[in-house]
Amino acid sequence: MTDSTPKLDRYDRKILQLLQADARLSNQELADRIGLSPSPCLRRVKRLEDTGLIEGYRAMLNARALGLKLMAFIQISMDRHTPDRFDQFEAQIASYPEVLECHLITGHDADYLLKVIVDDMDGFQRLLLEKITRIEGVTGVHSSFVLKSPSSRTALPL
Amino acid sequence: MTDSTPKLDRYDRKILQLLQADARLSNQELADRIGLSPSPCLRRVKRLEDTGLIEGYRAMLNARALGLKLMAFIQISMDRHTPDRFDQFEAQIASYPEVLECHLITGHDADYLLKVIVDDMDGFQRLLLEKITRIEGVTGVHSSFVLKSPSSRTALPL
DNA sequence: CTTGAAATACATGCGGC
DNA sequence: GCCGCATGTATTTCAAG
Repeated sequence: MTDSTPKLDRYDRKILQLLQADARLSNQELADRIGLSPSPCLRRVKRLEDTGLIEGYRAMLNARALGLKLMAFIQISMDRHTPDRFDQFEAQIASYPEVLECHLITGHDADYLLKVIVDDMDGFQRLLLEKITRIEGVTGVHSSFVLKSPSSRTALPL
Repeated sequence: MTDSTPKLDRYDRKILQLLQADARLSNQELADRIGLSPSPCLRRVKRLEDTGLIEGYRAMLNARALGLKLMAFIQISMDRHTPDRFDQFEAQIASYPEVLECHLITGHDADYLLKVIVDDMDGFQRLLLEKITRIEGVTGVHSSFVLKSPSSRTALPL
C-alpha cells in the first residue's frame, strides 16, 4: 500500500536527508548541495512527494514554550479484543489533540501505548479521568511521566 | 530557558497551526490565510523563529516505504542511578539513529523508555544485543512491538 | 542530465496610516 | 501596531543540446 519502488539512488537519499533536516531549503540550495542542477533535483523531489515517500513538511514547535510542560506515556488495557472495541477506542483517541501517538502493541499486559502532552498535572488528570478512562472497554491504565527526553529525532535513519 | 513571553495572539496561533500542517507555505500564502499582509506576517514568523518557539522545519518521511517495517518500544532499567551512568547511557543512545526517542521516565520499574525503528526483527536483534544491552549499567530490558499506529501527530495542541 | 533564458512569484524594506 | 507599494532577488518552467 504505502510502499512501492524502493529505487533510491544516492541523490534521492541525499535529498531526503537534507529535507529531513530542513524542509524549507529552496530547490536551488538543495540542488547545489547534492551536486545536481535545479531541474532534475526538483523532478526528484516531486517524484518523492508523489510516491508518498515524503509525507509532508511540518514546523516543529517548542512544547515548553507553549506551556505544554507535561509529557506522559499511558499504557491501556482493554477488556475484550474485538474489532469494534478497538475501532471505537481508536476513533475516540484520534479526536484528542493531547494524544500525540497511539500504538497498538504487543509485549506485556497492555494493548495500547499512548504518548500524550498536556500543560500540567491538572490537564493530565482531566485527560485521563474525563476522556481516556471513559472510553468503553478500557479496563486498565498505567501512566509514566517523562522527566526529560535526552533524545528526540524526527529524522528516520537512511 | 526555552521559555519567554507567552504572548501569542490569534495571529501567532494561526501561523503556528498552519506551519505545523504545512511548513512550506510561502509567506504570501500564510499572510492570505491569516488575514494579514505579508510584511507583518513575515515579522511574526521571524519572531517565532528567533524566540525558539519554532524549532525548525522537517520533512516527514514514510517509514514503511524506506523499508523500516518494525517499530518498538524498549523499557530500560539501570543498575545504579548515578549521573555518570545516566550521562554515558544517554550519550551512547544519542549515537544510534535507530533510536528515535529516549525518555527518562517515572512510573514503574523502568528508568528509560526508548522508541526505535528498524528494518525487521533481525535489525532489532542487532540493535538490542549488539548495542543497547552492551551499554554499561543496563540491567533490564523489556520490549514491546508496535503492531499498528492508529494515530501519530507531530502537531502540538494549541 | 545540463544549460540558459523568460516569466513568475517571492521576500524585504520603506513611507504612510 | 498595520498596510501597500517598489525593488531586487530567487524560483520555476521551458526550451534546446
